[in-house]
Amino acid sequence: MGRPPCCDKEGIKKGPWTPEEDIILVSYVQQHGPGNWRSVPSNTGLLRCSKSCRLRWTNYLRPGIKRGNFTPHEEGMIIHLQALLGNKWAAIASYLPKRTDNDIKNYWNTHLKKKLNEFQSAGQLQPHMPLSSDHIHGNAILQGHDHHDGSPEDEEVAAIQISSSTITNTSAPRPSTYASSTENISRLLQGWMRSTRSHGDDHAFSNEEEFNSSNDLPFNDACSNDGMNTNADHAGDYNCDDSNERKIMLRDSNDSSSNPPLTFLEKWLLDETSAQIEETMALSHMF
DNA sequence: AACGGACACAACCGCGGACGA
DNA sequence: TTCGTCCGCGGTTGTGTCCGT
Repeated sequence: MGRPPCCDKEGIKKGPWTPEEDIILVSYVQQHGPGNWRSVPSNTGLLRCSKSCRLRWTNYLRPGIKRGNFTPHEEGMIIHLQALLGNKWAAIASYLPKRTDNDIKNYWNTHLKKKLNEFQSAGQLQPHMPLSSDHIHGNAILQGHDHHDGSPEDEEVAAIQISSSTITNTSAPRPSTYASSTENISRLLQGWMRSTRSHGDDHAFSNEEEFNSSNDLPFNDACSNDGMNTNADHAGDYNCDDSNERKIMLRDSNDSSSNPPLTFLEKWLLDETSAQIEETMALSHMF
């Protein structure tokens, strides 16, 4: 059955989004909630395909997104999770509040992968320890995350070292253009929210937290927490789409005979490992 | 100052899964 | 069960900016 092409219609705009388009999209999502992307272009008049609208929302306009300046903790988690899960960026993103899969993917491709390659080529990682192999972390870590032999070749240590070297190479933020400026979006949204509130719009919010947490949001209604999100800090950062994805991922994970439930991993990654990483990071700065 | 390669990141593309008719 | 549609994911590309020569 051939799939109908999505974005090859005449008059469909491509390329960077303009502030006006962003405002239109945010306004629409706030009123109707994320989802039903197919109807977004026709209902808003945006000359964008549905996928483009969804991508713009999930990767850029969605409230609560944090951009740039990955913390050492986040770097360590990405490295761990990439080794654990492979290039499952959406799954990795579910463990990094406020980060999008696209952001993580880009960061991995542009920063972390390069560092890992340099490390491997420098012989600091053994050739028989492919970083993306499931069995490394899938066994060594999952069967007991404290099961380290303490050798300098330990891949986790290497990952942390890489993370550390990345931090030291972190360059100053680029001058912002529109497409990469969160501040611009924030200003746009704040201005728009003020204008809608002044008109008595019940769906206008004074700040991001209110936007996130408000029960007035349509998509919150269809997105009740079923208890799968055990980490409250995480749960509050995800909209309906994310929660559903997390449920799916957790279900898939539970189906796996080789992996423990991700709730366990979640707890471990967020608590103990992060502490270990940060401790090791602190130590690594001493050398 | 001009140029070109490197880099970073937003956005696009194509595929596959989920779901309803 | 099959088909059609929608959505999400991962890989890739396009483009703007930086930086060295």
